[in-house]
Amino acid sequence: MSRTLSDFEASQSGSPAAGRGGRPQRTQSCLVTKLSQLIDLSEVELDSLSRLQTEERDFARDEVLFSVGDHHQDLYIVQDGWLFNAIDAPDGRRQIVNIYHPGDIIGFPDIALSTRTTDLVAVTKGSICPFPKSGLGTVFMEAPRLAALLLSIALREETVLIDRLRVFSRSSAQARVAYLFLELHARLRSTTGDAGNTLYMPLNQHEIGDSVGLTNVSVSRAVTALEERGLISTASREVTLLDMEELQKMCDFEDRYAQVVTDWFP
Amino acid sequence: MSRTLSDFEASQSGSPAAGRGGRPQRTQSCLVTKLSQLIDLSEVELDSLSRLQTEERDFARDEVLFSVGDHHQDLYIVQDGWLFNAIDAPDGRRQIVNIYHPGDIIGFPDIALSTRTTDLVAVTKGSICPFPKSGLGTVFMEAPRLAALLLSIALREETVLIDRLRVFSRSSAQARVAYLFLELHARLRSTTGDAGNTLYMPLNQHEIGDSVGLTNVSVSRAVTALEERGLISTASREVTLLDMEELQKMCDFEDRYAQVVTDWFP
DNA sequence: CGCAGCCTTGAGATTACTCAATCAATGTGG
DNA sequence: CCACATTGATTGAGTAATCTCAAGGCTGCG
Repeated sequence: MSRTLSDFEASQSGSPAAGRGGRPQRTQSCLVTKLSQLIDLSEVELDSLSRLQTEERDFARDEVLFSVGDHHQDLYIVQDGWLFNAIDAPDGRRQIVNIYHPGDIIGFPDIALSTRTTDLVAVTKGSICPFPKSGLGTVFMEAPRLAALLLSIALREETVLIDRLRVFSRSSAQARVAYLFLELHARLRSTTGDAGNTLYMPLNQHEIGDSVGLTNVSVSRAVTALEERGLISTASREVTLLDMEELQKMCDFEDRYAQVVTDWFP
Repeated sequence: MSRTLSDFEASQSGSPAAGRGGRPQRTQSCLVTKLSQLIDLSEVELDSLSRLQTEERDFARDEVLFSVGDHHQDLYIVQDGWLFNAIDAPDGRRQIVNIYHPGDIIGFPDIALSTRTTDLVAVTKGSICPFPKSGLGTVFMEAPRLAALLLSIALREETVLIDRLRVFSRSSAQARVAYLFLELHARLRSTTGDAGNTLYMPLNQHEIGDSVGLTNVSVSRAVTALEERGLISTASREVTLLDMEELQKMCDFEDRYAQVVTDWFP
């Protein structure tokens, strides 16, 4: 049921073309799609990226793709599906660090360390594109503007973490939950371009609690309270944000996904 | 104009007081000092950095060096003194995001955005070296290995933030305070090389609370409890870590400052 | 000596947690 | 198509932790 990355990497190095359930090779790598949204890529840059292209990998719902302590060779770009990475605390609780959607880069912070610092778990089925860590060196040599873009992406992630640190260390349960919904909404909108206020929410309340540092019980009460205040409404696997202004106010939310500044790029 | 590695080494060994107390040679950029601790710099790289050198700036205790919303042109490298950056919450409380010591880079996450996301406040008097944001582009063009190092530093910062998110969203007051002391200890040790277990602590308990998401009252109680348990002892402006093992266990601390992996560097 | 900033301590209020039971939704097999 | 199992969500009651408000003590400095 749950396969680890080590299995995957072993099978990859053994017979690269024999990935099970492998989809047809895309003519365009996931990373190119991702980065093209942010800057226009030159021929040289496209060429540099295309050489890093690796076969994509499918994953099943609830699959654990890697675990804390695993040695790693790759970054991943999400092609399809939702995933999150998490750390288990000694007391049995769990902190969900980041929730990933199509277009997101997974495992960036780990490349400065020798082993994984989080588990990667699939929320839905989907697929990811591996991107060899060693290929980063090539990008830095051949495509400095791409390298700068990667730094920008890492720095934006950091800003988001700072925002979250502020919210989660001080705010009420309702504000934390509101923040999570707003952040997911902003991220999904930035990648899908969808402007609606309803978002798909495959996480259950226990997982929401793991994300924002609450128990499932407290999440339930917070969601109910937000509904009663008329700020959100929930369906089976969906959340609708009814009063964006009030929601943003109550958790001091700022959208960091709207822009990436490139003025200092080479 | 161009500085050689031997010049560099000579100036290093020639000014033994170049650590915390004294002021290093002005001819030596702060950033070179910082980065040299992590990798050996080539002549080209030193040359690329030396052109970015700007005059350093002194600051006074409690001075606010920049504020949320300011437009920015520079990163800063701390030359001397302690600072922190913080965000004021609408309810009047404050979140201290990061505490900076000599050798640290300030303002990195902001360069992906157009304005500052935090205030920068001096804890003690000291000085910083501005490093023009536009110079980053040059580094990415001319010195890809330096660029990769900068990315690594940003990614390490991100890992530290993830650790903190985990601790501050779930742990008890005692664990939060213990974590702060351990992190400061690890950082100071990594830059000064000091192996002692006593650390200088210019922050008052209100500021400690702003760092870890507690009130000054709770900080006082947590510190007292840690002392009664024999885990730490405090003097006027100093904290001594008496039982590192137990402290690390209670807050699940990991030292991220011990290593930077460079195996993928160009 | 007296002031100001900081730390400590107490008591009650608030908030989220734990434990436990129940309800609702979803999926499965007969 | 329905009975049943499973998972997830809700609700209640009591507990534990931190917060707020407030008073008092300590320390360094003019």
